[in-house]
Amino acid sequence: MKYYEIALLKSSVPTLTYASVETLESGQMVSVPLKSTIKDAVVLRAVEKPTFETTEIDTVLQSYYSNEQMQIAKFISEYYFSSFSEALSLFLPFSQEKIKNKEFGMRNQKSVELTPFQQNAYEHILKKDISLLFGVTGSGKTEIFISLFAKMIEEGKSSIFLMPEISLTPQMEKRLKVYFGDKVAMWHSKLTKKKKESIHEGIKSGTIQIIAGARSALFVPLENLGLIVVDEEHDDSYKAMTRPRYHARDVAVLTGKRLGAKVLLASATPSASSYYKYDVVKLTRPYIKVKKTYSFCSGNSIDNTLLTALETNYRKREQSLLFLPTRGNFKYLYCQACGKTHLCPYCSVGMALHRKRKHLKCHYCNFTERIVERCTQCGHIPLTSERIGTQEAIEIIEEAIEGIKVEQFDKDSITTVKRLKEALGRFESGESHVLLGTQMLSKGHDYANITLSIITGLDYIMGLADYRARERAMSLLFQIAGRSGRAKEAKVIVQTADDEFFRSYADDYERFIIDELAFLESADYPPFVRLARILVSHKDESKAAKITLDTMTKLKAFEEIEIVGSGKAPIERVANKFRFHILLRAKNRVVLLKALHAVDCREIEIDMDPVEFS
DNA sequence: ATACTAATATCA
DNA sequence: GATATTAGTATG
Repeated sequence: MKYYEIALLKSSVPTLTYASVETLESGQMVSVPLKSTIKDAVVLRAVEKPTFETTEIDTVLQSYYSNEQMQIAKFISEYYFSSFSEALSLFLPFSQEKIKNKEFGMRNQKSVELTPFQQNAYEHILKKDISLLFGVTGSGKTEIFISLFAKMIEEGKSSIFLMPEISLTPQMEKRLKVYFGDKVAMWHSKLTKKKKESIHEGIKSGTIQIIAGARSALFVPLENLGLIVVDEEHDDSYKAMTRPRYHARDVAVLTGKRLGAKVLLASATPSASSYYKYDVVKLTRPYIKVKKTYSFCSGNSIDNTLLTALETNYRKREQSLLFLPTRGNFKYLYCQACGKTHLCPYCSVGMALHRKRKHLKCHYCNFTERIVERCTQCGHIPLTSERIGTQEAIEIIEEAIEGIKVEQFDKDSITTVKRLKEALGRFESGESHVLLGTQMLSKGHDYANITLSIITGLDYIMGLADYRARERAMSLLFQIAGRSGRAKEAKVIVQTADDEFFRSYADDYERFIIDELAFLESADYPPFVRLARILVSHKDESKAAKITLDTMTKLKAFEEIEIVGSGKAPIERVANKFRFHILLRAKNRVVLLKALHAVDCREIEIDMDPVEFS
């Protein structure tokens, strides 16, 4: 009889020891009896006969996890604080059946013609293991991806193409199919079991060589991986919000290193962090040269300035786009005169207005002060805190402008691909005239005929309790402005009281990133330091407070760790549970991981490199 | 995670 | 005192 340490899949149970008469390899998938049920599990390693009683492994299954998968899962479990099982459960195992007649070195791979600018970028990317493709909207990044995928196929290698929010971007699929047909498969977590199996078959037989999809596409078992592309790499939806709380972009970089695959990050508005870390390949010259005129106006509602602009455009029989930030739960104080948000003096993030308790509070460090009447920057009175929602905005516009039809384009109304296609269909046919929505507008859709883009609420984004608030606001401005004027000249109206800030960067995102990096360095934020957040959630408020306090006490033993702040989380209650948090900062990841592993327990949740602070 | 057990609340 | 609900714990 032999003994093996195994990890149960889809479970947070620590590793257990089982017995088997067979000789098993690490990574082998098995099923084992636990209590009165049968569970899938993975063999980790052979061990000596233990002192306690053991049960025998029930069945040895035909699937296995590769050494690389095991290693990456180990990293994810240690770095992102999940059990090994939870990390491994992200992956789809390989199948033991023999790979049949895999086609090698496909000669006649259809490819695209590249412009000299694209060709230049393409050649630079080929020379690097990891690079960041920085190209404005419409500069033709996709053609470069297609060329790279085609090259991989020629070399008999497979590729992964990550993009955010796959289920709502059918356009990219269509485009890829033109070049790669059945060689490309779209992957997302909501696929049916049957569809997943069929893709798995396609991979095994060697038909499918490109997997395109959201986060989870990173864990599809591809043989001979040559390339991972992470499009829209700045997008926060790459960060998983449940355990394991991994960042798909960062795991893609790690996976590339482990498997010897090339990694390409791409964005029109790259994150400051990636710009700082990786070799930048610029694709400056716009593919289609368009003229854009920016204008700025103050205000915080659908006012006459905006209505007039919308009406003028409507009368010209042209289409408009209007952006409102996602409906949030918090209000912030900002100045209508200069657009500045009232900031925490210690954290440089916006302070939240607590109406009921009549005070201002910093969500990072808990610094509290009386509500200020006067803007600390310019002295203007009064400060504003009101914001307006999507529904309300639509009503205002349709009431004010005779005959205009507004299309609602946000998470509330676009719940399925069907709804998305219908909304876009109505807009393209001219049945509706204004596309009004939230962040969703900035994600990957092409709207050919838009000649006017209105962006509101940037001041609100700027005021969020988030060290990347400026980056988020600027990225949104560029992403939304980039949606318009694909075909012809376009106007962009930015509603902000801080026009100086946005105006100064409106033509140059790179200059913004360079300045922002200087800010991040001076304020001690990533990529110059590491952040981690500890979340405590309990239905008994005093219990939650106690766990938080106990964790803090333990953390104070680690001198190299700074406790930036702690206390009630900005969203104090979710699902009837009280939420507390601790924000931590350290110079490097080693000391942070060491301290966190020392305090980790099942009562707390650790979020490494957090992107969400509510 | 989940089954099982101990502890505590609920009710006639 | 019996039963329902909840909290705690060990799982090989």
